Amino acid sequence: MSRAERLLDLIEEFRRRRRAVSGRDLAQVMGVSIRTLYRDIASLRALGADIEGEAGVGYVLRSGFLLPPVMFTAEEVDALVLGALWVADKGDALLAEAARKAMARLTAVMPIELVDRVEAQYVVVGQSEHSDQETINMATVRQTIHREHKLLINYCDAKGVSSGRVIWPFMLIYFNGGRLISAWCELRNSIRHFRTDRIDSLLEISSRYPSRRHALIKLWREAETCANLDK
Amino acid sequence: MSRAERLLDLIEEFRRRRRAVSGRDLAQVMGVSIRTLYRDIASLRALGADIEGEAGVGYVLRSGFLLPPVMFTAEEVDALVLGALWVADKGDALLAEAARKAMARLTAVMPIELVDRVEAQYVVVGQSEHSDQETINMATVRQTIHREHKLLINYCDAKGVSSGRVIWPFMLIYFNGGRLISAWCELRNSIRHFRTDRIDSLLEISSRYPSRRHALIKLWREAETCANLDK
DNA sequence: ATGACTACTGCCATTTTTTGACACTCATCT
DNA sequence: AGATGAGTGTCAAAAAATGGCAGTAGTCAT
Repeated sequence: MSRAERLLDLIEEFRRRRRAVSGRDLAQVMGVSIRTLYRDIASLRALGADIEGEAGVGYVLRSGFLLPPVMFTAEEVDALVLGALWVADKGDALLAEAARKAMARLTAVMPIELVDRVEAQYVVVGQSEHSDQETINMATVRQTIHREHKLLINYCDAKGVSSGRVIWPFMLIYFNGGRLISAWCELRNSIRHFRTDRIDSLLEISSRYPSRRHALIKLWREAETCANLDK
Repeated sequence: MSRAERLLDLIEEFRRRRRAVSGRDLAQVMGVSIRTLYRDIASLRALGADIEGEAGVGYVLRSGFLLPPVMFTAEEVDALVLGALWVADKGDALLAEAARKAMARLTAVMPIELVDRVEAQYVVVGQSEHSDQETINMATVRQTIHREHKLLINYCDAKGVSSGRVIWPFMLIYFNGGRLISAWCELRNSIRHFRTDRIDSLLEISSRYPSRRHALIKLWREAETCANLDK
């Protein structure tokens, strides 16, 4: 086994492990001495790999490095393209832009034949009802969801009456016609949905909501399942 | 410069060039002799790179090999997830499956933090009208489109009357409620749309249609633009 | 504080690999 | 036929890699 091959195998081993792994373990797997293993790590670092090592803990490969190519089938490419087209059309402005960028990134690492498939533009999203555009910054909403923070919104209901609400947002629902924020509402003491185009303004509260996001999602899914069974 | 580093630089050079490049050029760029360059090529091939070399022409890296990681932002991941969810829900059965598989492939090469983002399942596609499921094999339709072949379909119109049609399919349109094939229809001598759930059966004709697919798409887009301007 | 477990570096003799130069073969295109 | 290229084997010299050893330093549990 050449050294180059061994270095690539070592990267693969890091990727397989995911958790911290000791130098001794790696040396054994690779069939080399611990001294050589340390040198291999140093070489990979010199090549740009972000490998973190902590005494008493072990090594972990922090971010992606020299990946095998993702070999999509043509149909998988079609699916990604179609999905991105839908998000670009029906998502909020920031997410729409993100979809375009994501496809550009993927296209950049594809072989030519698959690039041709992307550029053929033969899968299309059909036209549908007008999508109501919100004025709020959806990136703030996403961030608030991920930090599990409370959100203060100025909400305008169907009758045009504005009210301030403190909510715990945990999910976003995308329709052809617009977007909803699913949240626990402190005013109503239950899960409520808020149309993003009816939110005049919002403010992230730097206070973590007492329930966990995944638990609220689970609660929501159970309520949806009951609602569907009732039909 | 270590040899491992040089091999990686050589891969990068191949990726940069895209066209065939001679061994002599590469040797000069890498600062090594032509003999060493040949050995480096052999080493890369041993590592799995698909490098094609032709006397009088030069070298070309055929397919992807050891790519830099695709560094998606969190929002780009959200966009891909949401798109895949839509296709999984509203696409034909094969394309839905392809969406799931594509996301699995992408997830496998993502850093942990982004995998967490995928698994959070906090972006959701809202429920909408029932999607009419076709019985035909949509992979055959896609293949026919790409080969620019004619397609024989047994079509059932809105009144329930069946008729055989020879069409030149060039595009697929996906709605929440179903799918359409856009095609030039030999019977009507113009572009028509066919609901996939009304096609009883189909047969690819191994005969290339006389127009080019991209020209038909262009024609279709121009007609759609005129239709939109008339509103 | 101590011990176990770990990452890390320098040094050295020995082994292994790599290099460039040279000579040669073969394929494709004009 | 000639030009342009890919490709392989051999060799002496140079460079790189290896494992063992000795040492430094950090984290965690007792």
